[in-house]
Amino acid sequence: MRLTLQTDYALRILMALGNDGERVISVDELSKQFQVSKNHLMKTAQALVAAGFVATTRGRTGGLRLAKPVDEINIGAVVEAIEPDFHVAECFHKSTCSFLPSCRLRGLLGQARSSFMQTLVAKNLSDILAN
Amino acid sequence: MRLTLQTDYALRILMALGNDGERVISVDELSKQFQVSKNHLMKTAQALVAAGFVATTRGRTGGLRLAKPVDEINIGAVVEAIEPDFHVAECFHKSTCSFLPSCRLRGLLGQARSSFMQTLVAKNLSDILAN
DNA sequence: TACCTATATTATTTTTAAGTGATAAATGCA
DNA sequence: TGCATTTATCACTTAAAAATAATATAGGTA
Repeated sequence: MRLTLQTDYALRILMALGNDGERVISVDELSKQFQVSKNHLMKTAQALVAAGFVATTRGRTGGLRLAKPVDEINIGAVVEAIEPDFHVAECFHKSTCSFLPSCRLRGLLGQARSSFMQTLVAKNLSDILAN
Repeated sequence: MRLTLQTDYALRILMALGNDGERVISVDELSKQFQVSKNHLMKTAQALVAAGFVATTRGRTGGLRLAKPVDEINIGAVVEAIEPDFHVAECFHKSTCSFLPSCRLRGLLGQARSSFMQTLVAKNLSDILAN
């Protein structure tokens, strides 16, 4: 059971931005903090932009900043937006299991996933920051 | 957030075995049911053997059977045994986060993972079978 | 014993995610 | 205007997981 590194980086970007007030931070600066290649981290930043969590400005004094207040960025929503998919088993996408129609695995895994997400949905970015 | 396909197959093998009483079923037969290569499913079978959930006999009349009663095979234990690792974020293994020492992401993810597992630990193989 | 069927093991290919490199486009500033 | 800095895209390489192929080993049966 794992989240992709993309999601890991996404949460760290948001934390760095949220932790530093209104300051604009460049991807380059973040990549040095996280010790990850700038281009690679850019991908994650783009995903956060596409999902509406981060706003950017180009050019010399440009960089990244949060697009919303820290108490309006929900951790569950971030994970759900960045994670490529949430399948926990092959049969999870299918409405009925082909080899054991009455099996209750699908329901159980759905329930487990739901428990996982509920824990994250209960917290906003503000809840996991330092101050 | 996903489980590996290995874990998916493992659960399906156990369900097939548990659903069919004491009957010995060959990997070949299961691979046809699941439409997966025999050799590939064999890997999963081996993992289940190593974890003590499945017993095997070789030779002409050989195959797989459950090593325990269906109500003693815990779903959470199976997932924990088969899944290669449970890291949900890079910082998850480290005791302290290097770039934000006071961040509470690690605790939150641990809590979410725990919720996920608790749902699975609450069920045995017998609970998700048909009859 | 000879042979068929099954598990067990190792090697190889394929697919996907992770990471890197190069280039274009925008923006502020001397 | 020209340059440095930054986001935005695209193409490519590397690493890891999934899947397949091939071979060895064990055991039952005629």
